[in-house]
Amino acid sequence: MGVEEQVRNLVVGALTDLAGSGVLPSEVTSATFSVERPKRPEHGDLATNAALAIQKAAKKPPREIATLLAERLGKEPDIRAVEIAGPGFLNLRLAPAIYQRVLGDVLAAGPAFGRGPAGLGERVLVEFVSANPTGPLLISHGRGAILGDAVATLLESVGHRVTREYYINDFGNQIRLLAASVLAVALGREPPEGGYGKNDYLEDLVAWLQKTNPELIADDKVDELARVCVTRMLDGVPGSKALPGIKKTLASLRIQFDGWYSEESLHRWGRVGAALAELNARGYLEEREGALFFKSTDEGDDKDRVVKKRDGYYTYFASDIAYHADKINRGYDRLVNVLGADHHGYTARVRGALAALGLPKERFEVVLYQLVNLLRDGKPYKMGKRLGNLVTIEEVVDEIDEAARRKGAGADALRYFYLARRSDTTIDLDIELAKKASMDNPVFYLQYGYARLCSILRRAQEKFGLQVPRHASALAARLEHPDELAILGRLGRFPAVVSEAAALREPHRILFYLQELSQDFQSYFTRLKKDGDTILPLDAQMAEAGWQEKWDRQKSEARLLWIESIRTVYAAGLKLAGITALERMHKLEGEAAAAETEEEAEAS
RNA sequence: GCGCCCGUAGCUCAGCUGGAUAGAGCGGCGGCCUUCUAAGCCGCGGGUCGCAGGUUCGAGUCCUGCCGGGCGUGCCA
Repeated sequence: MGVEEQVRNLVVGALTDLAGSGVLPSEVTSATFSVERPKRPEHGDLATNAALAIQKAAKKPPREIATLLAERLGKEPDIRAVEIAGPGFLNLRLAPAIYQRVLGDVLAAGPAFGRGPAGLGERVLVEFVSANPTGPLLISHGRGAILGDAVATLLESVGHRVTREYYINDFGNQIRLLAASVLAVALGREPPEGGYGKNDYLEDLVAWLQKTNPELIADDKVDELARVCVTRMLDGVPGSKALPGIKKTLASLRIQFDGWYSEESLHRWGRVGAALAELNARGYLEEREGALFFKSTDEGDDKDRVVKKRDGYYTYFASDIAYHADKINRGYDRLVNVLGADHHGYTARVRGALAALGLPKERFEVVLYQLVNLLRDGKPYKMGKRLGNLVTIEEVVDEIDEAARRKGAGADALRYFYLARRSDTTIDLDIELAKKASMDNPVFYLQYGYARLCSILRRAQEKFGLQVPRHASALAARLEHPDELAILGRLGRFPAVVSEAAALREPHRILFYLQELSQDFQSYFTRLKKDGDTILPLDAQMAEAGWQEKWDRQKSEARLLWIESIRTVYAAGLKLAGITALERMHKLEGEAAAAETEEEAEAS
């Protein structure tokens, strides 16, 4: 239990007592109030506004309530001092025991610290990326990919059963255009109207097709060709740098999907027709000017939407209706779609469609992220698949890997970059900076902090044979340094941070938490050295005679336990972000850096 | 025009669902390595929280109206 939570319970207890003895009316026990760390240390370890928050229910002036509460709370052994401040804040100074208790919680839970009970939550389908399979994934797709994956991970960590799904738009205009463009390249024709001009990946694709399926090109079989092209977009063309394949690119970012759902299959199995028939039966369809409209305005949308065009083709939205109905029918309690801001109009439409079909629309939810503006040397950099200038994820990741001399560094940097911001702020991404900035990317700060913790534990093991026990211990009482207690306080807050981040679908909270944790520890570590204190005896001290008598072994052991608890939470946070927990990092000559070994923060 | 998102330090961004004197990183200036990792630590400088009202004990946070930027408002996906 976190320190705030423990204190909250004490305050609730005090209120219950006061209500029980008739000093305050019983309504005060149901009031909500805050328990938080004051910004200024003079205001104590924690402060609560309870007296202010319950003033209406208590029918007494806040200072008077505060006095009553202060008197009771002052008797608690976990509270050293209570002070009434300002209009009626209670400033509390806490006993070390309340912090030390967190240590046992962390060590007992291990990697599961902060996680909810597995499998008890909702069945959630997180759909993300779903980029058209008409080219390689671009750096701008990375935000949705990484955000979606992190949101899914967060939901899992609080106990939901999550499925990650990619919806493949393998039907309709874009795909036909792709096939027509491929043919144009293969046969040396002009690209089709609105199609894709000759480029690296189309050439690689054509070369592959000419080797493996020459008949598709020779016979002008557009539909069959389109299907083969989609497969190649997903799986890649062997040996092609320009077309590594969407699945492989996602894997390089450590993203695995559980399902790949084909739009084309919705049509093939008649689900689109069935969904529209159902809408029609319910009176939601109307023909106007030769096109078929879904009257989404009846369900709160801004305007009606076309589902079947005048040319007889279904719109993508028609498939989407069938797709989301299918998600509900597959038994999901919640449908989370991670979408770029350019799709924000989509929410009302899909909800309207679900409602019209008599399905529970409140299960549908959108996590919106703002778009990524690409810059090059500070200037806007036009992007889009139709232009020749594509910046692929592959390219950026490879370049950072190389600069950092570690496979995975690029994924770490990119994941950090995208996750360390709220999803609703627009990001400016300078391509040159993104590639070069790998060295001062803040992700290395996080990884370095973790490596330092590991390094201390390693030294304890190697030089002193000290193995850190993974359970609570009476040694916790030996932790007295204010920084040590403060960090325990922060560790205790981790579960709340995780559940909040999950509830709000805001992974950036995890990264900021880690940043602060890292800062706390590294600051402590340097200060300790400056004060001449150590966690373990240093080599120089061990060279002196009688060092063993002077060594407070218990204190070292207590601090190792403490470091292990920090490492545990740290690893859990990195794991949530999908960032590699490096056990060692060494600065190399010059600017380059590399890791010698690495370890995935393992959750088992 | 209408709808959604954003506006906080020179730059990039946090601000824990309304709390006390608004924070971090980068950049600038100045310090700290013969010892547990200097990819680090400490200090200094830097702000009318876009503007104006409102709600209340209390507003960066909630409400309204403006201003500025992004996106949407296609029988494109």
